[in-house]
Amino acid sequence: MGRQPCCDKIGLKRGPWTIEEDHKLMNFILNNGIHCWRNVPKLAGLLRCGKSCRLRWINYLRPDLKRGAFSENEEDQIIQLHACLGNRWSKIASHFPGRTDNEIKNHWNTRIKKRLKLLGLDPVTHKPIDVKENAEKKFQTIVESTSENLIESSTETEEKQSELELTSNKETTKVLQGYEMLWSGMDVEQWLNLDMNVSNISSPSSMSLESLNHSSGESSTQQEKPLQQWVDSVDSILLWDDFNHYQEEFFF
DNA sequence: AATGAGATCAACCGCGTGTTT
DNA sequence: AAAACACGCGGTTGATCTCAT
Repeated sequence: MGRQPCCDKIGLKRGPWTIEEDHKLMNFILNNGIHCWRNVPKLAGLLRCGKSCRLRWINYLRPDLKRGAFSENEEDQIIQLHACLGNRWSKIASHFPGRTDNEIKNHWNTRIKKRLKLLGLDPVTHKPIDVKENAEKKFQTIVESTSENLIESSTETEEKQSELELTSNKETTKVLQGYEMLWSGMDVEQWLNLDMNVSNISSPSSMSLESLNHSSGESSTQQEKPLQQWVDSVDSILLWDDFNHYQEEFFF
């Protein structure tokens, strides 16, 4: 026989987490660490499956999370990494301490994709979108709209097509120059070579109070009190906005 | 002020891989 | 060796928020 199942889904709570549930999970993990997600909900007194607890911890409750908007520099780095790694969000996230794969994935899908499209780049291939094809489409539209007005001469329409292609070629060159500038500013290869090291350092699923204390270089007894204060202070989501203050004081 | 569209993001789902029995 | 499972990952969904009309 194999392992026992992680959870039977009957009677388990789903949907958004309550503050009380967050408290329970945080208290449990900070006091006991994470050894087996399957046991976490049972031992923490939660009616959730282990998978859900893991996700909540990694994406929201982890003390080392960096919250707030992505900077333009971070976005540029994500774009570069995505060009090399594709949709391997966890790999990409490992280059951004305090950011989660889910966060980066969401940011990519909602903002960066649009930004790239505006730059005339395909978000999947990172190559310029075929502007000639676009020009032809535009041309087709013009032809269709002008076909109703047959008075216009065909030579005039051809001139329009040449004009469109010329314009789109200029746009492409501009975009490519910008993209080249972006890439030349960073040593991606060297960055990617650090991949393994970075991944080893930031392993959010295998942390404990003990490891947090060790990483800060202070004894656990010195840490316990403020840590508990921190846990107790999380009474609403809004309080997380002030988290950086606690982070500096307790963990790093 | 009401409403609809678009944007955002937390959470779920299903699958692949590695681990345990 | 094979079955059964946990874990982690990427894709997707849907609730909520924001903004324009």
